Amino acid sequence: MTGKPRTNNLVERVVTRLGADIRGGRLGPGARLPTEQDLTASMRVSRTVVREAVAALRADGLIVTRRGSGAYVADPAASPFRIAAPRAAALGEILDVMELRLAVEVEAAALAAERATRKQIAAIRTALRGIDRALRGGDGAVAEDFAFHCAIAEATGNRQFPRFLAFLGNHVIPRQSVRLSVDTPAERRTYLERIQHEHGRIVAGISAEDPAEARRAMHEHLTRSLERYRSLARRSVDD
Amino acid sequence: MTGKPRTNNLVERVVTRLGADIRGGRLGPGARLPTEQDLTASMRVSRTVVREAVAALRADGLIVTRRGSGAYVADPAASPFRIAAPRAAALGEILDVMELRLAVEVEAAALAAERATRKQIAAIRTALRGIDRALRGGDGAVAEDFAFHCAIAEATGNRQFPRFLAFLGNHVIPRQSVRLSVDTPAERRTYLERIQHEHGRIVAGISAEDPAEARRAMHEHLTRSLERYRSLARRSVDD
DNA sequence: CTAATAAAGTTGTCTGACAACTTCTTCGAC
DNA sequence: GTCGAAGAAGTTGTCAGACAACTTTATTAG
Repeated sequence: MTGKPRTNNLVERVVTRLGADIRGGRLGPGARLPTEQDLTASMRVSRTVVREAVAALRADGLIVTRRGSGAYVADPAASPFRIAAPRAAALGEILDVMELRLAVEVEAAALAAERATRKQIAAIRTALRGIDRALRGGDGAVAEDFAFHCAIAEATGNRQFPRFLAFLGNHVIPRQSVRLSVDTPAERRTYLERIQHEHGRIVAGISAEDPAEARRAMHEHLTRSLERYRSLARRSVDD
Repeated sequence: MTGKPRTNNLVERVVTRLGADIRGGRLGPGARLPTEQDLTASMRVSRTVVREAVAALRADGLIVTRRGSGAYVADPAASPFRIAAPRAAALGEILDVMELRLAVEVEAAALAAERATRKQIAAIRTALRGIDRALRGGDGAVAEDFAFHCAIAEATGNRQFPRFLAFLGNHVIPRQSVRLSVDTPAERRTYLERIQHEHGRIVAGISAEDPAEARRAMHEHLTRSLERYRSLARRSVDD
């Protein structure tokens, strides 16, 4: 099974080998990797190659290195999702990613309706009240809105959902999420109230353990949000 | 703005700098990076450091290197999504990721129903026939099944969907996807026929431009698939 | 037994060199 | 003048050795 190397690139070979050891579970989280010296000996390559391979694995979040100590397998929880941050942030690209987010969140709402514990539902309600409070304070409630969606993702019981959302929240929706394109205070107020109404409907669906309703509510909520972005995109492409 | 280095790690500094140039759009796709020699000079570090930084960026999919030619900014389309492949492949983790996949694919089906061009629908139909052909040949049709789902993702017109799927397809469903836990030929035949029937219903929904039906069909299809995995997981945790 | 010190081990960085490959330049044949 | 081949220059890939910075372990004095 050793076979001929498929690639001429030595670094890649080392990366493949070490990566397989880690992903395959032969090296568990926290385990210490062989020293660079051992690797140069066992794989018959120079230390340069080993170090570049280590640099690559570190970039992938698979390992961490500690000077004077060694290289260790990183905690899997630390880097589950890695989405290359949208580059040069073309607005169209962002919209595409948001659509993906919609897909995930809609299903998250349904799963939350099926599986949420009492505690998780309480957390969602708390997040909803947090938005209320921020709105009353005249704030945009961007962070609170995000926390609300995260609470729902948590309630799926599937850790991949909150991870996915956490990443997107940090990278694709950095500046604005709720407040947008609404100018007059009256308009703004109406707008925010409707958002909260939508949020309430989502929570109701989840609380009632009604996946279909939760799904529908979340879908409408995010579709409207996306539509607002889209119209904004058509009007002006500012930054 | 030069300031003191925030980190003692030289490699990280170079990675941050180059990464910012790329993500910030100062270096567009296909653009050639400065040579290693230039970088050692301009950043005042050894070639070792530069090379490790380059290795890291390459691991992140931001650049590609060509021996004798130089390093170039990678096409963003090539590596948008990077999900650390499920490590040590805990079956539960795989199920979680599959659930995420379900979320994405369900919405993909709906979007495809809304937006698919005639050509894209034809491609989906071709993929479906491809499964048929493979099944008649007594094959498991794993690759063909995956191609079918990819065709639907393509038909969303949103490039993020096929990318997401392409990644998951390569890393989380490597060995098996359709054939599973069915033993007797008769059982197997019935099972595969039902799968194809489900596929047909999805295609019908998309062709009819009926997002709701496409969504429903895809949801049922993947839910059943997931359920089979789940029961398999309960029974035996082999590898 | 404890704490300070020394020693060994490990990663981080630098330097120099050569091989392998690509790209550009030059020059000759036609 | 055009085309093609040979050569030169430039660039990445790999190797080797060395020292610095830091961590861990072992040793020793109290």
